[in-house]
Amino acid sequence: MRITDPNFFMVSADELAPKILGKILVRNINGQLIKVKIVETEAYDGKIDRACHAHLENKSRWKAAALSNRGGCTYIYLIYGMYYCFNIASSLKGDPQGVLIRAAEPLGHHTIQVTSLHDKNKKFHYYTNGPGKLCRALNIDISLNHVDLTTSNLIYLEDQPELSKDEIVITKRINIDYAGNDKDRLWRFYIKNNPFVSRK
DNA sequence: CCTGCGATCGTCT
DNA sequence: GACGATCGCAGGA
Repeated sequence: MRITDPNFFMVSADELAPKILGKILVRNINGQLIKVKIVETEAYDGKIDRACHAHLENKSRWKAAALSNRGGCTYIYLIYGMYYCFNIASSLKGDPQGVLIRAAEPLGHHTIQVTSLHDKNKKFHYYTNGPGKLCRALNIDISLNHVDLTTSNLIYLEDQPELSKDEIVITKRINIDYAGNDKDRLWRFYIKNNPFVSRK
């Protein structure tokens, strides 16, 4: 069942991040539905978190605006000039929080296509086990910024049973050493023993 | 296992 | 002019 209730996303980022583990991310590319299972996420909170692009010290207007959207809207940005990262805004409109989708498990036929086209070593999870690679695999770019996941035909989530606590690993976030004490927040969540997670 | 580095470009200083 | 919520590769322990 597709998630169409905005209330699902209108919780704090550190609550939403583990909540969407195991959910199905659906991407419609010219009518072909690509489905992946979300296996790794990180929470960011502009009010208190120096790692967040919407923090007061980060003066990026448009990034803060995207994260300030109502929960369930997308926030997508270009990183290092060559990769996009896909986020879901959380909480209420005006509260700049969001969840970075760091990795996913490919489901179904598309997996095979990706493998045969690109992967010399036949490791078919190769293209979704990191935030940049995931966007490349799902053809996610800046044109999908500000999209409402509860109404869009291009990208949305499907519900799945909630995972139990002992199926989820909680760690510090990746590559935010510039963020001072906030780098130590335990705001990264991934599915235990899942081979598609970007890093142990 | 680990560390270092280049690619590449929109945004901010 | 500097830098980044990344990635793949090279080289050393």
